[in-house]
Amino acid sequence: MPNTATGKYHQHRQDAIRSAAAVFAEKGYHGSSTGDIAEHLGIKQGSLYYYFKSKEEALVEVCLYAMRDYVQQMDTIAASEQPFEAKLIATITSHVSKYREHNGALKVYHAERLYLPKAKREKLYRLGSGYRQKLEGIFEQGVQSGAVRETTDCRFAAQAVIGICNAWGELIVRDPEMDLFDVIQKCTALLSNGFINK
Amino acid sequence: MPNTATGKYHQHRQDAIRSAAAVFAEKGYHGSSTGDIAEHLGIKQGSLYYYFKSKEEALVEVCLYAMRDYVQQMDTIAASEQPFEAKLIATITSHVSKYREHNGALKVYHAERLYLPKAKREKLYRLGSGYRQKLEGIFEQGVQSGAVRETTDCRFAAQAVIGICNAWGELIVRDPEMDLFDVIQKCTALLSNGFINK
DNA sequence: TATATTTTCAATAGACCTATAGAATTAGAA
DNA sequence: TTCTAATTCTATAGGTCTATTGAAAATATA
Repeated sequence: MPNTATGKYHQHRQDAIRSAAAVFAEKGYHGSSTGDIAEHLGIKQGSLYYYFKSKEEALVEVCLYAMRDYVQQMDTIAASEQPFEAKLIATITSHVSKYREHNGALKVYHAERLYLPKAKREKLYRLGSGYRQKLEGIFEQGVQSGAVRETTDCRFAAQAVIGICNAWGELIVRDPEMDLFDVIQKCTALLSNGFINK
Repeated sequence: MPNTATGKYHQHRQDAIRSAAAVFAEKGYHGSSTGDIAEHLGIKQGSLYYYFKSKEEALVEVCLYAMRDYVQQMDTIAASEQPFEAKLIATITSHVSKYREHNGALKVYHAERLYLPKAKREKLYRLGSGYRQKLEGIFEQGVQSGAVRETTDCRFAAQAVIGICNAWGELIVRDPEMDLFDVIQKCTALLSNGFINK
């Protein structure tokens, strides 16, 4: 039986989650075996069940691991007193950067969460949905302050920002050469002004 | 032995590809069994091997099925004589609409192609890369004609358009209520002018 | 050092999955 | 109808995978 009181078990379990994230990110959830995860962690397949009661639990933990930081950072940005454009840059920076962190957990969240049973998906859904709503709120404030075009559909806008960040996040994970800040700057320019000359 | 001369075998094989597309789109490649595909098609698991020599071949065929139309439509758009903005709208319309067609094959292409062995992936890579290059060419022309901002990184721009269309394509597949033309119009507005008021 | 607790291991059952082979069925031509 | 080729089926070998169990090793505690 694990000793959940000491921080040591928790620490090792965290390592296991990071290994699961890395393996799932590379091979996908169904494409990874518990043996792959154990190997990445340096233990034997059966020993993994000391930390997770099932492979599915590992996926849940990876998704939560990805979302906690991500959502918390959005809370901070949304609550801050900056003008709209600063908040937009902060959001894009935080989101795109996260793809290089957390062993690809955010990629796993986006690609694999759909395969979880409905009940387990719902907690995650609330997290993601909270994120989008906060971002939506930033756009609404932007409309009120006059920074954002009045005709903007804020729900669409929030989803578009998330979509673009995810798309570039994928590319950034795949190509480690890619310059993060160049991407962030160009995404911001696009979302602010579009491509058309005026 | 199949009769590849008559169109009938080819027709039935096409049905099998469409079934594979639908099943892969729903459960993912590794999450689907050949039994699932066969069931969707209304035959028995073993019979599927009359049409594919392996499950992997089915995935390749689904990806090719997704890409052929998609690429061909881009060829047509790129070769046409329309001004930049019309080409942009046409591209977005074609791309987003495709997510509702072909039984989700385009979604499968994006999500699962990475799991193919390198050799098989390369043919697909050339198709996708050709698409992006054509779109890049449209932006380059746009810069020359003055329609697009001079400072635009056309490679980034092309990838951004593809990324946004894929992100919205996902949402459109998931929510059948969503109004296709509303999405297309808003994506076009975003890519053209961004969100910032001027 | 001796004892208790935590962590890892080896071995395996039981389920499921891919691909094959040969038999049965169906459709089409003669 | 009868024969032939095309299509689908049943059955299964052979493999991989998840999850469990009880023993062994490692670590902490006294």
